[in-house]
Amino acid sequence: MDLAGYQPQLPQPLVHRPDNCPNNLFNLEGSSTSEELKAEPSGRPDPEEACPVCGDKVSGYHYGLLTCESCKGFFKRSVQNSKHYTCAEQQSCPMNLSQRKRCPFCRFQKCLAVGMKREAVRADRMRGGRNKFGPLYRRDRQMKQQRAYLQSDTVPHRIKMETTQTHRATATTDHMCTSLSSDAVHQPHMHPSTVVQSGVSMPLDCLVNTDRMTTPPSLPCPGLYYCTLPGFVQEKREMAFSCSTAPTNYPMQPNSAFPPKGTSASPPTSTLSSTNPLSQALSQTSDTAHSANHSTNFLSQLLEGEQDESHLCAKVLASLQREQANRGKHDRLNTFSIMCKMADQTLFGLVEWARNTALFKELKVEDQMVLLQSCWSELLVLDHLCRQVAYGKEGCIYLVTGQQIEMSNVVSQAGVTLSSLVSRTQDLVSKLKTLQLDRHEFVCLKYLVLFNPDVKHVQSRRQVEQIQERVNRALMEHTQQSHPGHADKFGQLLLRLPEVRSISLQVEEYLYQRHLLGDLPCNSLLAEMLHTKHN
DNA sequence: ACCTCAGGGCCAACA
DNA sequence: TGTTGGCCCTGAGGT
Repeated sequence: MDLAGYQPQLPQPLVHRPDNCPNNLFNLEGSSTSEELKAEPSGRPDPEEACPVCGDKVSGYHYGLLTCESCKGFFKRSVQNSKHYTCAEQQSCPMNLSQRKRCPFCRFQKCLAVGMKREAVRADRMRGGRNKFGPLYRRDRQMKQQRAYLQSDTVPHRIKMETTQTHRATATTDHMCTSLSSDAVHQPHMHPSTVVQSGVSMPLDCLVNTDRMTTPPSLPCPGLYYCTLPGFVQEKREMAFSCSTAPTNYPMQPNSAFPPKGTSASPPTSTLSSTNPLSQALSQTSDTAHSANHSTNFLSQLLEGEQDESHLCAKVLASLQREQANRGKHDRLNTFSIMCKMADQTLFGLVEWARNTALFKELKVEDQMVLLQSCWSELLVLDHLCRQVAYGKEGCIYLVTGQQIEMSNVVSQAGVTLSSLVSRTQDLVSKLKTLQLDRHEFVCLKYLVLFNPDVKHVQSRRQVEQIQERVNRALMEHTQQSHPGHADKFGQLLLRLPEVRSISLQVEEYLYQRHLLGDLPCNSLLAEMLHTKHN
């Protein structure tokens, strides 16, 4: 896929769509609305931006991304001279301005992990000119420009139309994959404290003994299912790693910012009509006079549509269990397939969530379809991120099933692709944790991602825009009220969305590559979505 | 024709 | 003596 030139595609009729595939509900042809990307403004790298390898000041784009002059030189020499370093420690040396010289091994690994590209170092050593990453740099600059714009005081409280469009076109090549995001599932859900068994070391293709895994009472305790982990097989198929479920001492309410929902499913908002408070809110004109109460009520309404997490978890587990039950002992799902199934179920849940929200239902079916087709992967990534914020233990990746993967194992055993994904995703998780993202804010971000007026072929653009503005305003007011000491929280939250978008594009690209290799399970919503975009 | 900017080379400083 | 990193040169591609 040419990510550089990527644009959302017209929805295509899908041949093998499962009966329950939401796409079936959208029997339509794509509209002909077209909207080209605006030419990007020229932009220089922010001189204050930190090098992703060592934190030094960046000097420009080097070998694939913005780095400092020092790491540029180091990377160049390492590749040109085919250096083979070794680490005297545990291959996890700290990498910063003062310590970057201590361990070239870890430094070079970090270079690769963050996405520096060996292939950008010229074999012929020819000087000058441009490389093939030109479009990549341009789009990356575009994104940064948009971030800067969002930060500016001139348009403080609104996502600019160009923003998401730019993000859509922004992709940073191949250093992303999706084991994380293909399981990118849910945020606060069941009761992690009830999921025991930690630190169980197992080979890549391993059997999780659920006898040792207590599931919540409300969940159908799955039988044995083959638990292997995704993505890890991509580059090193034989390696073993440690996979664990949530620790026994996991608090019932791991993060006060994400109080677990009750087990009773929230009433769907499907019965709401155009006279409901949300609609009324939408009909209001854009101004800054909305009261705090309005905002609070609005947010409460948005929260009501949230999915029941334990229900989702049960669904995923049941689905996996069914799948394995239908297979012979020697025909178990492999790692990647299991994760795809998880992602698929989660995606179903997200589509269901969207379609049950009053705001979304007010849109034309055609618009609903193009919006979902545009943002499904972003929603998955967002879900994954919020799950990590809510439950993720330091150094672990938390799965929808309650299991945890140790990050160090992933990083040390996976190749560059996976390492960089983990690194980038964890960076984002860290930022969100620092920002103390709460449930209200997470829901708002989901809405902002979903109601994107810049999606190609959206017919009721104004309507979508109004919803986005409304959610945006609610988010702003919420952050101001709940975090009065953190004046910039709203802006900081919005600034995370471009990265979410960027990661989601990498997720799609990776999944599509696997799909082309025949690795993706057939008849999955995931495959359908990918197919639709690539047609 | 001129400008931009990313890759390469040089070399003083450093360990 | 090998490595580092700041600075400058080069030249393809964009305007």
